[in-house]
Amino acid sequence: MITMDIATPTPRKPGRPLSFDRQAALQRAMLTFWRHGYETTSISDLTAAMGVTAPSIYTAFGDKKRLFLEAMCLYAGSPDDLQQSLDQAATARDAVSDMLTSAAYAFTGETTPRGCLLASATASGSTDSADVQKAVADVRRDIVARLKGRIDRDIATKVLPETASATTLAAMVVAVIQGMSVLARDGLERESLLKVASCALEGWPVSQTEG
Amino acid sequence: MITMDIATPTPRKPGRPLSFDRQAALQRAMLTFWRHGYETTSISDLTAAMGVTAPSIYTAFGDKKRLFLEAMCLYAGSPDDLQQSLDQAATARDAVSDMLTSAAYAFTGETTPRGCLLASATASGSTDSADVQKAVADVRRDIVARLKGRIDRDIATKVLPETASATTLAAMVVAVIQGMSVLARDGLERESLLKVASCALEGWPVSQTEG
DNA sequence: CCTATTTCATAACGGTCGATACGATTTATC
DNA sequence: GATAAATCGTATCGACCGTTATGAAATAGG
Repeated sequence: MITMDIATPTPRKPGRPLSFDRQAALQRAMLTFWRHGYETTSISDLTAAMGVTAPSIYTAFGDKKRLFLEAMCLYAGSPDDLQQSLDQAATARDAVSDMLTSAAYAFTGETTPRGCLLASATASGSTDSADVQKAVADVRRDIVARLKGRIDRDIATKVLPETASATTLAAMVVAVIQGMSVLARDGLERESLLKVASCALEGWPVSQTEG
Repeated sequence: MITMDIATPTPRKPGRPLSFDRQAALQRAMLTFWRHGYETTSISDLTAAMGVTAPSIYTAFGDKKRLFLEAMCLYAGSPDDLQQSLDQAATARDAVSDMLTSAAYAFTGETTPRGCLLASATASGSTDSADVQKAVADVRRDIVARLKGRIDRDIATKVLPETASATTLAAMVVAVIQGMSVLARDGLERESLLKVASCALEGWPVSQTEG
């Protein structure tokens, strides 16, 4: 994860200041990677989308790899926010339902590319981008792990039956979300995607005391 | 679809014959696209994997795009075979269970790349590969459509309740399969993937007369 | 104002991309 | 053997890749 020191309110470095909005440029880069993927987005694509020349990109973000990683963090959001969202949900099922619904909306936004950046940007790539693929996989694994933790909590509190497998359920939820990304890219409309999401929840286990 | 005229038993063209096994080379190309994707596989990668020089690839397969499409057809298999498999299954649920299990095995083969070629090879790409992405999406849509047809049959014969949505169920199955590809690429082992598959089947609807 | 520091725009680097021109070589047909 | 047709290996095409050298321009601290 890339973390920012928010404590210091812009120390203002010496020298010529940036002539562009770094965050806005990062946002444009994120959208470009989202639409066209990591390796299949060229620096030329990025300069066009960001409105920034190549040397400026390199001074402001490092190289293409670091720019992507930063864009990915912007896309994925803070893991703490996910954790908080999981913790605040009444049940793991509610949290999962929210995640699936949010994904259906996010993957079919009219002002954003289709699908999920994490699912598509590094779904394939050459050998020398293996580290980037691993970084994306790590984000996914983190999501699975936190989801598993939330499900475990419901099992411990008897909200879910002891027979439920938190590991399997967490993996299945992420699989459905990443699969929804594929369908969204194929052109499936939002309503259909929402139905897929709720359909996937049909198999969610229920405690004996509830059913 | 690319179809072959099997009726003619090798008409033997005039001129110098191919010095390599075209089918074996295509197989190697398929594995390379499977592992590294369409745009992120270079002609140089293909010549190395296929053991064939670039000009020979172009004379034998056309260009990179047509080579990929042919490799994709080799990977996907004949739609008729899928249809036959669907028709021969006792129930749509059985057919889906077979598909999910087969996917779990295929995505974690020890002698093949991880995941699904259809899911990863064109998950993202530049604008000028939009037609290739569409070709892959068409294969997926064909699978969804045939799956829907099989589910509709079970609804018509009361094997599945009338309340079931064949369209949604078919889309969910494909979503799970494509999502399993992502998890397989992330390194999830076969056993876990099989559990995800059976977990996804938990929500499969049952007719009143059966339940 | 002067110096240090940083970013700016322009231009270009070596490398690789997908794709071919070319002439030699191998086959089928005559 | 002669001719036509197809593939062979070699060498290379122009375009684009990610990246950077260069010097002018803009800011901060003294």
